[in-house]
Amino acid sequence: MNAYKDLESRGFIYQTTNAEMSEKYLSENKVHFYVGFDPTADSLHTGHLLPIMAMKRLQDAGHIPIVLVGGATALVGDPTGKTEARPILTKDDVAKNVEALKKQLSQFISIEDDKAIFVNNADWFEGIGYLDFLREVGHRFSINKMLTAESVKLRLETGLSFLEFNYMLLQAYDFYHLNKTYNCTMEFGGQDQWGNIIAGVDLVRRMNQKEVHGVTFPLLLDSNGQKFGKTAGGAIFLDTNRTSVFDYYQFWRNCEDTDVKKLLCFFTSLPVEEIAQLATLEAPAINRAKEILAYEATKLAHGKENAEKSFLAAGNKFGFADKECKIPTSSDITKIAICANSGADDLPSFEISSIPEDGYWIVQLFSDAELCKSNGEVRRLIKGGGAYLNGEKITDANYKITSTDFTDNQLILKAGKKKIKQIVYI
RNA sequence: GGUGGGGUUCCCGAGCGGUCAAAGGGAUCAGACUGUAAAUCUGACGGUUUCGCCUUCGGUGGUUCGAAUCCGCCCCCCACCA
Repeated sequence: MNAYKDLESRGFIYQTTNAEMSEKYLSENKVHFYVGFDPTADSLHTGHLLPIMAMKRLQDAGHIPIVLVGGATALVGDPTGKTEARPILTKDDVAKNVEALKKQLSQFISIEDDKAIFVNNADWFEGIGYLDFLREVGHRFSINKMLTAESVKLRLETGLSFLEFNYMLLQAYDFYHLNKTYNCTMEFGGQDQWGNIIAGVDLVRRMNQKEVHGVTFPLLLDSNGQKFGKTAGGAIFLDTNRTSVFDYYQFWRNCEDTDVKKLLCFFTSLPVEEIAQLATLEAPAINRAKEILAYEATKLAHGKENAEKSFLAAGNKFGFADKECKIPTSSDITKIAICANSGADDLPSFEISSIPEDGYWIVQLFSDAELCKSNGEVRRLIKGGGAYLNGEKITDANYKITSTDFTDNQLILKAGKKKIKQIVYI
């Protein structure tokens, strides 16, 4: 099976400039293709994961990903999909973000043996003069046409600055530059990037007289039509300082039934046939499919060892879906030895170094451990019956924790059913 | 540059001198029901060792016993005109 068919069968392909040619490229040649990520924050989140997974699959199929981190484009800000301009980032912030993203991306995309190329568009944009750019690139763009782009149309209602309006030209120029420099012949991106991608395809044709193609991925939505990747504590990040491995695992484990199949296709490497099989599981057995999803997805982002720990920690907390491994799967989740308390130590933890003389006020501890945002929130939680100390429901908001509440200098706090923190007294 | 309309709590959006921590909706969180799912129902939703006080309605300075609400100046956004 060729790489194009592979992506197609897993649902990665939403739109292409030319399906036939795209398939031809990807099945007959070693293709240099590019995907851009704008460093607007210092961590990637689950929303970035879909293109990353696609890159990974293409790389595994022998193609060469050009991973573009948009140090220049982030300074301009992509208006696509935004109802208003985002705050303009400082150059320092962008530079920091570039480094952070590069690091995270390289966890997924192997750069050994020239199997991938990492670039930053600031490297070529910084040397270009305004007049040169206008004359060379600007004259090839029709305002009339740009105004028909979905991203621009939307913003025509609320306001679009000239800065942002230029974004399309920059992204198009990236494609031109990469085509000239690396013979990059394909660009991939999110569904919302369509306008920017075709602008690039056109520009390459005009300036380099080359035929290149673009492919977009579908937009991931949850069943409520909400953007995917947001949950309890906000967005799910790949940076473990922002989202612990356990929470990352739990994010996938808690996905909706109707999404399991889709997510397994996108975020694991299991064969499509097996996924189809897993997706037919009924009632409680479907949870096994979710465990596999969570385990595989966590393994990709944070490594096998961490994935195993999270699987065990979560399983011991909430139960395992298929302890005997009766459901067939090629995932090595079946090789993990499940024993009574394994993984118990791998819950997200919070360390305290001292207990006040009259005890550690329970409300304070919840907010210190970042289980709640404010003391008021903790009170509400307690009032609502969602706060637990070592498995016991807390009813008294004035309760003070003393050393007797600790076992081996540890205790467990729960906010709701799923947010858990282990408090370690050191 | 001119004229008109705006900037309200995470978002949308009402309020237009006290009864405003500010309607309503969305998002979110918790509880019940469940399968660590969905749907549904219930409650919460500025802060504070909580019922008293403190901080919030673009910024700033006024008027007033009292201002999100009135006035001056400034900043930003939108529409039309130039």
